[in-house]
Amino acid sequence: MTIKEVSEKYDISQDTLRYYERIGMIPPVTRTSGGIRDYQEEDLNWVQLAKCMRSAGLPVEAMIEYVRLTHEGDSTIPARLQLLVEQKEILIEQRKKIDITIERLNYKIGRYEKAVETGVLSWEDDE
Amino acid sequence: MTIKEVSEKYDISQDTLRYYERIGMIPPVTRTSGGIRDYQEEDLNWVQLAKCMRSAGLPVEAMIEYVRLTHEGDSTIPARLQLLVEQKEILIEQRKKIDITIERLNYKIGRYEKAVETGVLSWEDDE
DNA sequence: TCTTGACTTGGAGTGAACTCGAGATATTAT
DNA sequence: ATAATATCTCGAGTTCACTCCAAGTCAAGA
Repeated sequence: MTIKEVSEKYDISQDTLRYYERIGMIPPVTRTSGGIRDYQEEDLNWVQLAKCMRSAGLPVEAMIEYVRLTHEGDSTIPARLQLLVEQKEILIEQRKKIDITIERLNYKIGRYEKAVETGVLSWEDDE
Repeated sequence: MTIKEVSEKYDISQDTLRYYERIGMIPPVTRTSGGIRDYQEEDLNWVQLAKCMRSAGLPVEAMIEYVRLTHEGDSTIPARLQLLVEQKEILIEQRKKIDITIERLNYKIGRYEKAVETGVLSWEDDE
């Protein structure tokens, strides 16, 4: 699979795909004899994982470390497990913050809706 | 309340508090006769809101627009309502991405735990 | 073979959100 | 009054995650 196809399939720019590889966020991609990237199934799995992690807001640094550990071999399995658990905890924290903010927005939205409906402004301050 | 106290109370650096005010993410803060910031209840409400929005990952631009609209007066209430609804939808989307990633991490974590327990590596590729 | 278009690398540029530093002014303690 | 500490503004610097550019290489069609 060419970089163009991967770019379209996963909606990631070609520049970003090369960038991810360059910084080690995914392992080196399979190449043709001419040096052109030719993504195999395994390469695609890495791209998918990278996209998933980034879309949730996890730092590239975490993925780089994970790829590095994977490259190091089986002895790093406990370290990889710990890394994944840590990142998961970060996401659970982040989700909590989002929930709190959604709650706050709902509260404000409710007040604005009432104001728009009735034409009455029943509050002064913006909490 | 001084900037130092606000900084400690909300765990936001003094630089960031000044920055938020400078870019219009919160309205101008009450000052003493000497020009020193003296945060009042209402100023604190804005700080809180700004912190909440940012902690969820919403862009400063959205808050700046919201503050601008609020300053414009009651005629912008429908626009403010729309802005809040849009930001809420962004958060719901983001939460969905986080949930998907947590699911994926759980899957991988489950496999790593089994590998650590049993000492057996039952897979080759990293999906 | 020649041309056209896709792909390559390395490095520089961008935008968002801070973060820091310098020099000036204000407040507090002695 | 003076020294020490806190706060002020303004502009520059930093970090993160891309994104773009230039100059060169590779591959497919006429």
